[in-house]
Amino acid sequence: MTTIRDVAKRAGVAVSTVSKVINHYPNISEDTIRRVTEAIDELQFVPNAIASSLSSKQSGRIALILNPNTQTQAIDEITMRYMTGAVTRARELRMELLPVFFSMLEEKSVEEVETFLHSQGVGGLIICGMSKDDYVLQRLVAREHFKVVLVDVPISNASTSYVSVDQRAAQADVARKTILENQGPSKDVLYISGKQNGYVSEDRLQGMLDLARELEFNLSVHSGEFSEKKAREITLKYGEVNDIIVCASDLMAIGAMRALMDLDIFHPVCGFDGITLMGYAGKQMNTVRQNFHDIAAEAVDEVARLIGGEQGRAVIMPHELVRLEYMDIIV
Amino acid sequence: MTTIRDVAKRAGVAVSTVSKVINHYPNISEDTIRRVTEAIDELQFVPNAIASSLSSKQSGRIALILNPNTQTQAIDEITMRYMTGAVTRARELRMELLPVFFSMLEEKSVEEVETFLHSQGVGGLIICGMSKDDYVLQRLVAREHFKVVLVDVPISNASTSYVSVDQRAAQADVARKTILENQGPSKDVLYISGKQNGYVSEDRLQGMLDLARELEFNLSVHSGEFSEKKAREITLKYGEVNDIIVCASDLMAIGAMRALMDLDIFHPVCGFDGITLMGYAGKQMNTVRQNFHDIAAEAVDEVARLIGGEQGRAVIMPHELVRLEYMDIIV
DNA sequence: CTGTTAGCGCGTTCAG
DNA sequence: CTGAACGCGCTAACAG
Repeated sequence: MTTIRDVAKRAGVAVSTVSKVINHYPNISEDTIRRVTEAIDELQFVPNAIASSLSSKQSGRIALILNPNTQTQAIDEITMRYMTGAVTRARELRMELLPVFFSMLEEKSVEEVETFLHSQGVGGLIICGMSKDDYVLQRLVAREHFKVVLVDVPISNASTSYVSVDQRAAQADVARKTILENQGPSKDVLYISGKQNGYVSEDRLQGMLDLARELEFNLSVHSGEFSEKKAREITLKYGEVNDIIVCASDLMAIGAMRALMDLDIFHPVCGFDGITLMGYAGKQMNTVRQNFHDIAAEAVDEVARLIGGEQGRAVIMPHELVRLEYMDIIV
Repeated sequence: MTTIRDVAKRAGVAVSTVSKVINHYPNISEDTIRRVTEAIDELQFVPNAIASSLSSKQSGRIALILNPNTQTQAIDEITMRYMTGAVTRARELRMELLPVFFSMLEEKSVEEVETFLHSQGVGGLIICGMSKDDYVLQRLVAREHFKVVLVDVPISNASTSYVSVDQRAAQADVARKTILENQGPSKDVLYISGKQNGYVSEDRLQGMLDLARELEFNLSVHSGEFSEKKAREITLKYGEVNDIIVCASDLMAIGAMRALMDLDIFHPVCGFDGITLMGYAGKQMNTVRQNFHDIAAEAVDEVARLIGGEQGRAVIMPHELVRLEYMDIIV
């Protein structure tokens, strides 16, 4: 293993000089920089991340806290996009990402979680999919002992940022598009919402209420709890008496669409998320595509900014409307 | 942050003694162990993993090398199962898992990859989804500079183990079951195989050849390259003239089944993997359920064994036959 | 059985 | 602008 000392010797300078070159310190002569850089290249030197973070106490280590739902693979796709986006960007920024799953935090106190994170040299957190019921996580961000970036949860303070698409606008957009495309007797729309008391659920519901006012249609709302089965049941019950079904997630949209097919009736259905599974519903459907990969990358950037001393803030990511069907998604 | 020194002071012993207690060294009196343990509890001390691995040079850090296919979410489910299984087990063993994606290794030489891994203090690797074309990875394991555990790739030597289900037997099992369940005039079976020159593909094909000999049926083989679309095309062409379609993956089974539905004919189809998506094919299908979560956990155990100095070996995991359909998989 | 001491590889003062 | 010296938190000999 080649160390910083080898590089120093090779370049004929002191170790500290090499360190400064690596970390882009000011006040180093062009000539020294060149010599050191050459030595680094020749020796294929890569700084030891372990030693580096021990010494600097400022480990570019961040924990990516995920809630992989083992129930449905639809969530796997989203979680995986978060992972790849975050891991890739982290490497570009020469930071280290530590995946942590909700299940590993269960039955732990906030203090325990904090000491664990500290013992791992973690300075920042990215939390995906936190709900209002996740008590320890809630307290974790409230205590502000870590720099944290929340994904899809609109909370920000001095050391907390969040990144998310504009849920409210996006929900209205996709529903509007779907309704306008089907200018029939579309007076009654059924909205299958997410979880009561959930962050995104409430925003999306607001979007629907906005739209109902804008387009003046009858809106009936039922909570599908992000469950495909639940959405199916709701559609079996209320699908027939409505003209259009708007769902707060793709999974529920699939459940709704399949229920309609079982009933042998057709109504337009739209979803939210833009997952591949949407192609397996049997019919074309509109949905909101969230770019989870980019969202996670942005979250990494943001946590880096926070660690760099900047204030927390809100980062709104763009979304796009798409229409998915089987032949488009298979490869 | 409470350090080992604080604990030592609190317990009235030397730091090294605390270290020995933590790492379960022999020759420590019951009494000191008790005192140290108490101090640790009272101070809620958790050893700093960074410092520990810097000092011991023997970081329990392992890289989990994955190939997340951004094309289809079916693969996301599998990749995610690998992740959760490995990460969870790693934490139990107090090891650290570093997720690495194939994309991050592209355009890097073996040497570069090795120095990168070394700089990260990585001692062991778990590689999932390596193919015969992944040149750098191939060389990486051949050089034996790391302890590596291969998933689904039957290579083992002094410092390399592999863990996998018995692909050959499993393929024969699921096909046999499917054929025997449909004791009609099932003389002709179409096998849609995986990638030519692939590790598991070859094993699974062998399983089919075994079975063709055993049950004496006509077997025609076409390569679907693990592509849903390809399987669809093959089925559109040859589906009608065969009685049963056996596929080397669930994804292809879905493609085949949907093709049959488009043709408006029915033949039994079976797949391989046991992914949730299988429920969206439209009909019930047999498949082999591989427990990816446990496989990954086993891989972590195995890499720990290798690091502990044991020889490489083959670990065969159990598989089970299941029949999946929509109502079973939705939640 | 326990304590002392010297590093692990690097970042960071602070003189020069 | 450079380099010597110290320390991050811990483990590993070696003394005692």
